[in-house]
Amino acid sequence: MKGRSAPTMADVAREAGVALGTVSRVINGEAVGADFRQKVEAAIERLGYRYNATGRALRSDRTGFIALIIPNTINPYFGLLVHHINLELDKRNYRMALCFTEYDQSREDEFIQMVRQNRADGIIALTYNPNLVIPSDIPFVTIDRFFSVSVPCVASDNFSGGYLAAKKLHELGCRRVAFMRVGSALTNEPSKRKDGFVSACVELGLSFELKTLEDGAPFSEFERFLADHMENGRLAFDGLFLGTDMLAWQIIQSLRRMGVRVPRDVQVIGFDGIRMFGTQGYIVSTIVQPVQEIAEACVSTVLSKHLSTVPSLICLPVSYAYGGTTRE
Amino acid sequence: MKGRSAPTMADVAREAGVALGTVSRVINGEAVGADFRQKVEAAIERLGYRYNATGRALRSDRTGFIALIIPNTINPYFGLLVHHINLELDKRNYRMALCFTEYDQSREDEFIQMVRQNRADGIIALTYNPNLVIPSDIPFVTIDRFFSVSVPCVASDNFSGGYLAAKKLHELGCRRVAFMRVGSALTNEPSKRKDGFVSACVELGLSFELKTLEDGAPFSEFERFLADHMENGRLAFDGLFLGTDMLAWQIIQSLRRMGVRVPRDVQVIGFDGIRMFGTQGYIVSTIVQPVQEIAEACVSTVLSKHLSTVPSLICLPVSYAYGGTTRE
DNA sequence: TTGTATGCGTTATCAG
DNA sequence: CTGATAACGCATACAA
Repeated sequence: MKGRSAPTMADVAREAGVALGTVSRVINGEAVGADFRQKVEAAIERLGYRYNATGRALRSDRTGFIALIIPNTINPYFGLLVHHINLELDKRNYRMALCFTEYDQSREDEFIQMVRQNRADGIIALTYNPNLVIPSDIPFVTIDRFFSVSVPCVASDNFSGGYLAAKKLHELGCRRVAFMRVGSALTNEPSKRKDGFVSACVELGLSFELKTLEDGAPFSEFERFLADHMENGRLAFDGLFLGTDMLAWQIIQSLRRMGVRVPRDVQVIGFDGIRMFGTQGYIVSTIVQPVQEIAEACVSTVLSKHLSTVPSLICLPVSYAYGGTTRE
Repeated sequence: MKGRSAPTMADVAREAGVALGTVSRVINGEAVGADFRQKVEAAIERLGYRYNATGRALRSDRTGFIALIIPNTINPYFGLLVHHINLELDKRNYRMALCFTEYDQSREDEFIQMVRQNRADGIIALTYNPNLVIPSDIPFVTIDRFFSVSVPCVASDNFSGGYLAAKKLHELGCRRVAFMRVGSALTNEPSKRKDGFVSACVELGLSFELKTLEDGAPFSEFERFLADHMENGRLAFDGLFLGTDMLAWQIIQSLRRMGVRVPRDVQVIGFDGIRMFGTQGYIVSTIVQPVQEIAEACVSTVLSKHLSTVPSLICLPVSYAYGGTTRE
């Protein structure tokens, strides 16, 4: 141990009076004679040795880091996801490198290069980039976005979520409902929310309308849509299903401004399961995504030894939760 | 370049017909003859070479990673902080390793060991552990928690924040106010919010009371405090200042249940500056922490070459924002 | 089982 | 200014 820098394996070997390789084997839990092991462990203890992760990474080509690529951590749903994924990684003794895309596609591409340069052991990505180039030399898992059968995708059961929302509104007495969402027409997972919703409406004989806003469109288009469906001061719908809790919350603000009462005049269901401050009550009545399970699935998939045997789409069950914007 | 693994400096050197060291010098922007530089850059381009961060880290003892130790990313304030810190790091070409303590002190200690083992270039920590052992061999910056003059602390101007809250309540017509917070009596930064509040009240001749809950105490103690200050169906206070926006929000729920109207009967100001979904309106009227500036200060401090010349406490200005729980 | 020696990809030192 | 070569700390194939 030269100077004041951290002790190295060589220092431990010298201290214990054994060979360098023996120390390495003890560290890695390989077969070592009991007396040797004891000597090494004692030396480790005395020196306060901890292996140098950089040296190990260079030699073994495993860094113990997983990169998480996600738009941000400001949206509470993303915050929740980041949190649970990190905890799952932590359980398995992996570290997380965080990359925020801010919905910028060029940043996503650059992150992938950066992550490969840093030799992360895997990537978990929640991306809106349809033409993302997915590296084939590093385990890659996506959230809510299906690319191809060779890229595992973890998502909640969006179809059932939409179905459940329509069914719930029907149960709660709604007769004419609408689904509103923002987002491109790409067949990514969340668009299945609409499919499930429509499917249930048809099945139940529930009258419905759909309103989708293209990505760049202003929010006011939603308000116009609602205004166009006012009939002598009353909204033509008595039930609304929104693509996200955030959209639901925004729409509710608009409705209140228009003098429409929630849930009295119109019942509203969102999607995601956002709680106030993450721990208090639900912000709106909602279809709850199983974030914990999604996180677990992402992590165990990306760390899976045999990616080839992993299912290409993992679909997790959702549930309904009351949040004050429906009748109880 | 053997097999299909990524090209190395040696590959680039061979391709360009120069020595290994020359490639390294080009990569690192050191002085290299124009013709040599060109040959190397062409070879890099052809091979799609990117330096291996692990090799560089081992040799140079700089990983380009900064660890952020924080309770979680579920609380929106933390989510905001994580976000801005990451963006600041990104600007400077650093990566972020995230560690969630979940308020568990043993996890905090373990993270510090882990981070040192991974040779992070610095640590930014938001911790509630009073006896955290701070490593002296790695740049360390704390948020909202002062340890000693040798450990730089970045905080918002909590005293002024408290002062501002009291002044604002006074301006808005309050005659009898109270401050409520939860947290230990440790003289950490946030406790200055109380000091500033008290200072302004005294100065303005504003009648005030204080209520602090110990860390483990149940929330119901706050409700009892309020109930004890009801006088024939009316709250004795017409203004409340709460230690955090979350507490403010919770108290408002309680008040509503008690039939007290906000802001009509009592005006409420929180602290932090939480917005709905991070981008919408403020959840309550509040003293806004300058998160962006806090992040910038943390990052530039932890990356500062001469930690010894850095101030031990960096205090950033706060502001008031209307959020519907005060009169306009 | 244990010791020895090599190399992972890079930076840095030292001659030329 | 450029080339050759030695570390950095560790894992591992190979020799004993």
